[in-house]
Amino acid sequence: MSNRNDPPRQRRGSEQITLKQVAEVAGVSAITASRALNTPERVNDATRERILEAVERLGYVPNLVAGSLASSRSRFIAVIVPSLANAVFIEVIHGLQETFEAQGYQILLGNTDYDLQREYQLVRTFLGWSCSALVTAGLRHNEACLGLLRQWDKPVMEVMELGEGLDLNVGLDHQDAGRCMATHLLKRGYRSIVYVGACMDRDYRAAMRFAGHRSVLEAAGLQAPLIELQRLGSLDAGAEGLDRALAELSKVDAVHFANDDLAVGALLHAQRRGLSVPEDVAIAGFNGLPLGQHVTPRLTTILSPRETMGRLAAEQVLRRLDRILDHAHEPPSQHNVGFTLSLGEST
Amino acid sequence: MSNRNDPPRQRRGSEQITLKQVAEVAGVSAITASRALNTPERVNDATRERILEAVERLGYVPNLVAGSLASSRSRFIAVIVPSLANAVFIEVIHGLQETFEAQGYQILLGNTDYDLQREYQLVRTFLGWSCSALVTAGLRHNEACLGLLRQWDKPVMEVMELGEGLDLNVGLDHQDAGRCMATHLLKRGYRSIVYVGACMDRDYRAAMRFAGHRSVLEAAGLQAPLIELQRLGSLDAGAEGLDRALAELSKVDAVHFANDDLAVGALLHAQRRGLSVPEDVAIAGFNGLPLGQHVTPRLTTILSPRETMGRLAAEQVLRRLDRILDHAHEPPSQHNVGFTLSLGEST
DNA sequence: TGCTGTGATGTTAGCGCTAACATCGTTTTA
DNA sequence: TAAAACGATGTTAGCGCTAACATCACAGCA
Repeated sequence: MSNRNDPPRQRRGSEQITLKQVAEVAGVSAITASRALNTPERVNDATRERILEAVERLGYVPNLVAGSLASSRSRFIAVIVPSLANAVFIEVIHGLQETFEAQGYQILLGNTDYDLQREYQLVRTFLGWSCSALVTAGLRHNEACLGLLRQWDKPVMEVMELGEGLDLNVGLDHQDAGRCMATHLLKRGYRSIVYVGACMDRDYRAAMRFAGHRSVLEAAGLQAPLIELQRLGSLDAGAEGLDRALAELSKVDAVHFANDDLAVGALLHAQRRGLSVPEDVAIAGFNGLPLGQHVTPRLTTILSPRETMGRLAAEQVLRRLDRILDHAHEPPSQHNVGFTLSLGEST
Repeated sequence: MSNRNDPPRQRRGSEQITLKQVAEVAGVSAITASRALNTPERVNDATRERILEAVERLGYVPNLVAGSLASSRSRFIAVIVPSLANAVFIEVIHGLQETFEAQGYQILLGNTDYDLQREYQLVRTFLGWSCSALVTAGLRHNEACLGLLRQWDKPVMEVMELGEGLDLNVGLDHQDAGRCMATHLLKRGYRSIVYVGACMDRDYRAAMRFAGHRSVLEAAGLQAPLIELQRLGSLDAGAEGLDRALAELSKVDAVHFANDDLAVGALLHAQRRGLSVPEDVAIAGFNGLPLGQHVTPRLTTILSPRETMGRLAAEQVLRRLDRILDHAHEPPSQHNVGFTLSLGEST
């Protein structure tokens, strides 16, 4: 049994300045100091000034971990993307980051490398950080992950693709995008059109675009051959894709690539091979990366509003977070950001 | 005064499963459950199994916020970069992320947009999260930031450039890189060489490369004209840079760009303008982005080991963290990752 | 036999902060 | 003029977890 006369246990803690010390210096209680920093309007001007002065003088840095535990909410937003190698996700993250940081939220970034099991683990970790909301790329998750997210009571935003999701959704219709480009190619008079994708089992949105592409070609009574590369999209892979398309199939007149990285890689490779685009072979992409507009001929592609998608997603989440404070309930929502066919001279 | 017979206050908390509940189900105390999850080797096999079963059954997700507060350390690594738009930083981040995540650390990513005041604020926030270490791009910080970091007792890693830093340092010598390219251009016989940079007051590493470049040209008795663009590096900016270099200066025979984005932008623009590279004008870059090897002619550039730099930086930080556990003290260190001159046909 | 060491588990007391409720003087309202 | 409302601040009790110390059974040893 411990006795009240026992010496106190050895302290741990990080020997940092605490709010209590700030409060002492300012001659107020800890809670008033807390209020001065978090809800300044609830504190008398003179008092607040004294407290802020003490903060400055002591070099106080708030312990956000303690604050989050006490209030059971952090100002974290979990963001989960399948890859950092792809400029597309970087731009979405950028849009998210700008919008969230302006409101004092910090992004917790996770990278799944296109692995749903990894996604589940990231979600678990992130929930453990009491995130205020979670943004994830895509509508596909494994069962364990779905289970966690369904019973979680904070906003979940699924971006990149459009559809029935868990809660909030901002994206575009990839099948439609595939149809759009295929229709364009047909209208231009191409008849022997190959689709080239990379790791489409993982990048399933590319597979959705192919599905749209195929439906249009088949409706026109044409075949829709597919070449699938065993590595993720890159300029190199695009070069390989073009070579294979031309080698494995006869009289190909157009290649529809799953993304701009592949398409530009192919276009530059065509230059090296001395093929003229689009006379010898037409090339189309998807995403609308700036690079595609700098090559000659300019790439025909589908422009997706990536940064806008990020910004919009963040805004929707922020609005939802406000509503939660008001104890209002909101239904799930979907928002189609659409896309634009960007015509270059490559088709 | 409150009385011991008063009803208990209303609970807050997030109604999540807690470790205590897991422990109850498993018939042990909370600390044993904690040990089963964090230091499994200190718990009897049978007991541990019972606990893990309870974790599974209840769908327990550890509250990392509480854990961090109690132990006054999180498994966060703060990573601060000046931009996400630049592929260079993305690759460094990738290297860091892979290495840290493998050891169970989570990256907290901050973006300063090349603003040192913003860096200070991010550092403040991140210290508030009890990060285990901090990785930041560059050796320049403002006074407030330096003050915070100097009195902080955890590893600080400065990457990208080489030099006397706060603690750990992994990078390359940018002046040397500038000298290397200038020497190469001279050796090739170019005599009227322009340097084109973008926002070099912010991207001061580009300014360091220019300093190296200039020293070589001046030592050879040549002028070292500089054109500075008012926007950050991009393909567009590179095109503008080339136009201005050719318009504002007479008989330019080579342009040394501050980075590959600019250089490739210029190279593609030269194609559009019908200029032949390197006959009409030679073009050189810095970074060694894959794109530079796909254009025709291939770009002469300086290859910096970006992902390696990230991985190496992470490894050094991890080693230091291990040593701290052993209460060993380590001196500051510097590590030069070097660079390679990558010869294309553009010079 | 008693002593020490060891492995497994438990008890206690916080980590630093904030939600909930309490207090009190002043102002507004019926 | 009493009652209610309000604004500013304080008191108390945790948030969920883990460090430090405590306990206990049992093994090893002289």
